[in-house]
Amino acid sequence: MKAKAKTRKQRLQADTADASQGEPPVRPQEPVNGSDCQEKPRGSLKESSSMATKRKKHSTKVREHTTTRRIESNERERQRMHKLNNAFQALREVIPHVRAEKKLSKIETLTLAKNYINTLTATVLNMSNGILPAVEGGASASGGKLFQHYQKHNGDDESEEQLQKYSTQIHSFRQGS
DNA sequence: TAGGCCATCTGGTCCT
DNA sequence: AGGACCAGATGGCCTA
Repeated sequence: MKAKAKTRKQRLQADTADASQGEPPVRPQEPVNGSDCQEKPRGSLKESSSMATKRKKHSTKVREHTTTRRIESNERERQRMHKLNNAFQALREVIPHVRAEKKLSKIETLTLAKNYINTLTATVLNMSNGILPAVEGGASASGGKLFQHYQKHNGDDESEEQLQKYSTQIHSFRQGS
């Protein structure tokens, strides 16, 4: 990941360099959208030079604006993905799994989490015999609702199966690796 | 070397 | 108009 980080840094530097120099730029990643590469002199022969200059200035401004927006948008997207990754990391930390020294992939994290939740739900229901104490707010039926929901999605006899599934899964993940 | 996983960029779409 | 979200494309790193 070092090299990766370096690459990212380089890109960022390129970005900020672009931003800091008022100079528009020879951008590393060129065409933000196809539209700005064609600067066709579609004016008529009669167009005055002042009009042409105006048009040029205007299109340059538009291009700068588009580029700026792209860079900002990229930055926001990066931040968004970082947040997403933080959430994945937080999730990894609460899911028990074997070979904790090796990071779970995203797909593994999601799959394990899903089965872990199913297993916990099954366990809770087994322990309480389908009757849960009222949660705050006086929803005395909440345990029953949970039970019904679980039955609806997993069936009655599947709690054992869930547990089995989860435990085999946490062992199978990374087993060979 | 191929395949898996990941980070980033990008354009499109939807929402405010 | 601008931001959030999403999915596809691309390229780099790592491992079997």
